[in-house]
Amino acid sequence: MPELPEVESIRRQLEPLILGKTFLNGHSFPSYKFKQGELASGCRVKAVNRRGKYLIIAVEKQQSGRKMLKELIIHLGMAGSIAVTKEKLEDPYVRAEWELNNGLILIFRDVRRFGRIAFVDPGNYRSLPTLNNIGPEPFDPDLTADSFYKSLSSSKSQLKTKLLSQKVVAGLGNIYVDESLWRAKVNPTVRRIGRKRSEILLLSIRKVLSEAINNGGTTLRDYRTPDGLTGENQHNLDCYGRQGKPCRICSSTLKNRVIGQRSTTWCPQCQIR
DNA sequence: CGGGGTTCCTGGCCGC
DNA sequence: TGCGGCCAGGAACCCC
Repeated sequence: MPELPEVESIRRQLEPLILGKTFLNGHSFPSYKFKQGELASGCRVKAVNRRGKYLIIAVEKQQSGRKMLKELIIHLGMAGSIAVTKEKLEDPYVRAEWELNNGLILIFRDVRRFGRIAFVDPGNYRSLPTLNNIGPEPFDPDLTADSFYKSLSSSKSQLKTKLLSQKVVAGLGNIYVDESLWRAKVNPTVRRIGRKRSEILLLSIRKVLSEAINNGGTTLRDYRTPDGLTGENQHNLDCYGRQGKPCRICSSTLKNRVIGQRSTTWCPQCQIR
């Protein structure tokens, strides 16, 4: 479900709600995927950060008389959502909840259980291999046309797969990869592209993501911000989910097929191989 | 080690 | 109405 724009929208709403607050206690659904959430009990929130699609809550814990810095990491998987409520929910899909010292409750809900919660020493991401090997943030100024081109060139898989891997650039998922490739007029099955085309692709990725963030994320079904509202970027999609419909540039019928185990939509004319 | 396939989950929707 | 089959914003894991 949530890709970078959705997680960033959640982060922005969550920050003022929990910054400086203390988790009095935490409960988790009995699964190794969520169990570590309980370890955040007694922690005070120092910052609400994001890396790629991972929400990283920096906390401080009193342990044997000393202050320890820790990170509570939440990954929303395909269908995860976060809410801050006044009362506990009678909801079978709540996978973790933390009572705050202002009486409110932070809730992590995830119907499909594809999400994950980890409680780690700062920067120790060994239990989350994708985060541990994650590529640059898309808006990091150190990510340049040159470094992006080099990074793309270092792998032989199809472009679609490379962009989904999180290693070339962090935060793209199935929606925004299709949108970015469409805007850059790059075919998803191509294995290498030139310097100039990769520069256009990087610009397209940045444009697609910043628009989506400005629109509060894309709601297809589950995605909600902590206040329960949907995003609006679903009205801004040009390619994802539009198979069978006319391309907004050339009017060709958009195609769809599975590439790298993921449903992929593209324009056979604009994105010709 | 890189790349590709499989698996984890549940619910919604479509067609019969 | 009931049910099987298929699909879904992701990534960990396993096996070449």
